Amino acid sequence: MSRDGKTEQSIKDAAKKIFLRKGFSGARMQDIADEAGINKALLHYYFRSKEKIFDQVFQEALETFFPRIIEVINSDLPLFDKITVFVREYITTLTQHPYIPLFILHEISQDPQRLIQKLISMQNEFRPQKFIAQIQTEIKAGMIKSVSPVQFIINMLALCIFPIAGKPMIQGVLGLDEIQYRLLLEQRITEVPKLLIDSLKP
Amino acid sequence: MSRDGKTEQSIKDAAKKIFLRKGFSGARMQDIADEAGINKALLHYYFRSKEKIFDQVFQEALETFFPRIIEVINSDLPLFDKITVFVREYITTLTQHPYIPLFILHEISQDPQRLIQKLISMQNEFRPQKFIAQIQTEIKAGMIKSVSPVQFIINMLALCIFPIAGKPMIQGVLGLDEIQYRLLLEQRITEVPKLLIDSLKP
DNA sequence: CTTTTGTTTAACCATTTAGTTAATTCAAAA
DNA sequence: TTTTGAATTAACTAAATGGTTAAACAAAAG
Repeated sequence: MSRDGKTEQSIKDAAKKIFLRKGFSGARMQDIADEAGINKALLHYYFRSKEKIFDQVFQEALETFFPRIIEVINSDLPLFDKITVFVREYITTLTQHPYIPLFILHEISQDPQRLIQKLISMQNEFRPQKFIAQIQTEIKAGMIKSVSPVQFIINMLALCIFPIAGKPMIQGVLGLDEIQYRLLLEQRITEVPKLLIDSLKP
Repeated sequence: MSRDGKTEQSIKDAAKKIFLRKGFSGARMQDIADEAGINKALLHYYFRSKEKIFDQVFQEALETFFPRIIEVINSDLPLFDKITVFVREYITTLTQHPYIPLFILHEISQDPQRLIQKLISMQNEFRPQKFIAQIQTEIKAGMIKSVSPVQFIINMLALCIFPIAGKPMIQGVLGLDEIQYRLLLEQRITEVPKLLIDSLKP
């Protein structure tokens, strides 16, 4: 037997691949079975329904993603260091999982409630309160400009996520090949923190 | 008879609404027929297939979108004014059509070739060459920092598009209601140009 | 009034798709 | 070696879905 969960894992891997690329409504159970090299009935043997498999994929996509941010954002690093590390880590992670951002954005848009549920079940692990407080402290200390912390966080996320989520569009419009695009993303690892930190300097 | 293209228009409107919200694979012909208040067969009478209706919706989504940018970006405005006007116009437009960004990003991701085709058929109306040249001129004249024009354009798009495309995610994570979010977007109309222009000052 | 032409619908068809069932394979325990 | 129980499959079902057809309908043309 293929015990020790080898089959289950290969199904999960296949489901991840298909769902991340096609989304829930675009994915077919047969595609997943083919990708995993198994019979379609085996999908239902391990996971009961399309919804159930998708839920695990969505959950993992969320976990692979948000938590990696939280660690840095809730750390005790000085603000500017934190921004630099966050952007580097985040762009690197997203580059390694290029389908995740658009997948998450699209599926949350389809059903915002799903995110709310997950956030509750994860006990709001991602709550950038500490980061917001840190920004406010620096403002009061006169170390940085008086900016809206929420706006700043959105800027930071936008500058990291959009180049990955919008890659095919940007490539199409600006006519960039894969090599050019990889270079461009590498540059951003140093340029985006500079821009963000500059925007805070008084 | 409902002549003078009234029916056709109401079908297009319905299709737009459904496709923009659900995407191609998530949309059902029956949903569109119901939304338009007509029989499903009538959809095929006016448009031959799901693909054909979708194509029109995609085309219009692209047209409502890109061209509005081009006008500003290809105008003769001074650089800083251009940035200010572009961001204001773009955030305003996107706010009025909140489903468009994610729809475009998602569908291009599903089939990047579709965009390429459209760009060709639109004879590359959107080519920010003039804007890139303008930035380069300003750099040579020592008026602004030596930045990568492409990176700058990506930053500009990211800061405008992401807050709309990622609205449900941002709302969920930061716990913002509709009123707070609208206010936040209004603030960005003045804050984003400041940030972008600051990032160019030597 | 009748004919003609374009519009709209009810009913239908073929395919796709998620999910089920019953039989089979296979590894390991007895 | 036989038995047992989980893993796997082929074949199937029911519902959904995109698309078609033929008839009904409405309005303009004759």
